[in-house]
Amino acid sequence: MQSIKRTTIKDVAKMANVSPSTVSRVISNSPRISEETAKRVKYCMNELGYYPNAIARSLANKTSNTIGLIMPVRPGETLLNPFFQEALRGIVRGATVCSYDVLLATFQGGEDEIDSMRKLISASKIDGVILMTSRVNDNAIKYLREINFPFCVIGSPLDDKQIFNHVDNDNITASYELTKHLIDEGKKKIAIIAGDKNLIATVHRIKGYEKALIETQCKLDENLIYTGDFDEKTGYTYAKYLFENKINPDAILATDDLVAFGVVRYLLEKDIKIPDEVAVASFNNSILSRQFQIPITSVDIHADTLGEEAVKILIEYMQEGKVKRKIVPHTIHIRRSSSSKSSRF
Amino acid sequence: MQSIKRTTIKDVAKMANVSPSTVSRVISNSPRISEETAKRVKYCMNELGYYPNAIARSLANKTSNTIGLIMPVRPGETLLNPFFQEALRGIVRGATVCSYDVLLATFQGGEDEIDSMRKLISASKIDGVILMTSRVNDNAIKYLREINFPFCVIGSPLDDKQIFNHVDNDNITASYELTKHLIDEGKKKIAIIAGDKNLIATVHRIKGYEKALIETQCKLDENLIYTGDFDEKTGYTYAKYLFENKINPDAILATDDLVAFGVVRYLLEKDIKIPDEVAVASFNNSILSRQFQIPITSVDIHADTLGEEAVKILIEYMQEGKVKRKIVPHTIHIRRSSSSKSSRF
DNA sequence: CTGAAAGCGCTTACAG
DNA sequence: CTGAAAGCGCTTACAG
Repeated sequence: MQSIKRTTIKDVAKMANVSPSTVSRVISNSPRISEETAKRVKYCMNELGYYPNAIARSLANKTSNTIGLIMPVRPGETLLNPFFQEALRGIVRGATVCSYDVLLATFQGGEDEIDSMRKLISASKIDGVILMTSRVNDNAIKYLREINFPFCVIGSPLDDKQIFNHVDNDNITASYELTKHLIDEGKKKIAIIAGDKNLIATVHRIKGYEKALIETQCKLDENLIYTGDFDEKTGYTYAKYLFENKINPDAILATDDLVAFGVVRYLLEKDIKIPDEVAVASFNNSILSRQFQIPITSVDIHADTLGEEAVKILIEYMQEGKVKRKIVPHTIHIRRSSSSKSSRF
Repeated sequence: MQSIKRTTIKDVAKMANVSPSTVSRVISNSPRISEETAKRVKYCMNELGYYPNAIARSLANKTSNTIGLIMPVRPGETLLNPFFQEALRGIVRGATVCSYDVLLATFQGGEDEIDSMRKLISASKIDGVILMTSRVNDNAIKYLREINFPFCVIGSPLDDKQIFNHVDNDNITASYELTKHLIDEGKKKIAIIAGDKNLIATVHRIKGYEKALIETQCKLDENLIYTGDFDEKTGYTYAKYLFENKINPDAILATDDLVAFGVVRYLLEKDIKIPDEVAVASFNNSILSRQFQIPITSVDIHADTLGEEAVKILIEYMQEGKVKRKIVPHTIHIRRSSSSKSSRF
């Protein structure tokens, strides 16, 4: 297709009457170039519309200036959940600021996440990887550590024994505060319906919930804790279970808005008053939580900031080799689902 | 960081007792290699864990096997709207099937979409581009045609005089059918509140609406047609306008679910019965349209399929140079917002 | 069917 | 401060 002759470093060199090496040094802002030469070379580059070939550059200095991201295949993880989209925005924005590009891949057939990473890494297409979640026994993390390839995860290690770059919310505290809020609203029997129990985020959110209950001397009841998936069905199913089995909580904490919708749908069907009879609170502050018939109290985890910070940490690591972690503050939005006093909503 | 010595084509050649050229030919499945040699070389590649360096390959054959995608910056275009996310999934899936990767970039500061494309193209990082929308006077399309760079747009040209690769729904027909449905429900005065009027999709959806009205001899009233943005505010504002100015339509067609939510919010506030007093229908079949207090009739445009087909068309074009267009069928979901007879919802 | 050689467009020690 | 040369890891006409 493209048969347009590219202008190369040689053309610039010829025009500026210097060697290609010099042009290369001008491009990379080498300090050992006279200002005069630099100016002349830059002028010629402009004149010729020269733009360095990133591929050639990558080959020569063994770095692609590209970050890899494996897109999850399970629709539940991306299609429905705005988290991925917002985090992605943050990642791309952060990368752009640092002059990196983002390569998006997915897997198919018999492959898994690790296969797709291996491919990109072996092919030298990427310099580092962003992992969008952290699981209890995370094979992707294990793999990347084994081959000692730069990465940063959005999420946390299970415990502090594992050390790697990561950025996360303080999910324990967020969940703790949310539970406290429900207690402050006079709720005595608070259930939690959480997402995938293999996600560290789930583990942490349950932990925060338990912490608040223990602290305020409420009972910690096994019958009030459930895990499932990040979807509406999980919420509906366990809400139904709770009431059909006469466990009858007066508040339900969901770890994702989608789960909360399922909960609310059940409550509405049964004409259970929200928040008076049962309060609901949740995570992610998606547009649904704001627009829903009954606006839902929800924690904004600032997914875009998580994404942006993850890239920054990764790039810094690639340049300086220092492992970092960063906690992004959350914001709790109190709405009608948990507080009859709630003003605007 | 990475000081692991890569195994290269030379290592394989040495082990297999052939020249690097031969190994290269085995990699690219050249037919002029004896089966025996091929087998031996493949064995050695496996043994050494060899994986071709994509960057070196790109440099040598001037093709990156990567497709570029410019992520819109305006939050309204991506953050809130699931269209982008679903289309992206389709794009990445389609690319993976064809062994392509997807490079995601955005712009910042004084740049625009075209600057970021220019960068990626000049740097030889991508072989083709997917455009996620088409506008009335689309500079991105103009630019790509000028430099004769392969691209495919999700959307349509304004008229058939412009020829380029694209995939789209038949928005005129979809809108026509939706309007007909409202007429069939007994509605006589149907308003349309559309998104950005510079988008071809908006133009087409208004056209389909008008076509249905003209055909059924309803009046075509300028006071019933509004354009704004793809957001809730637009819906709320114009719904309010329609009723405060006593235009009082008995149905409102929105061109996006977010717009529809704004409309519904206004109607609920004013205690206007849906669908009896005012019916509402919309586009995109987002999860909100299904989960909302009042489930909203909406057209599923199958954004993921649009994305997947766009990549396929683009890749075919890059290989064979044939310009193509494809129409992805839509699905209309009738729900309570427009039909009291609607069963499940 | 296979190999030697040149080349893709850069970078970077080395030498001056 | 600048240049000549080698090299990054492939591909591909050309020759045999």
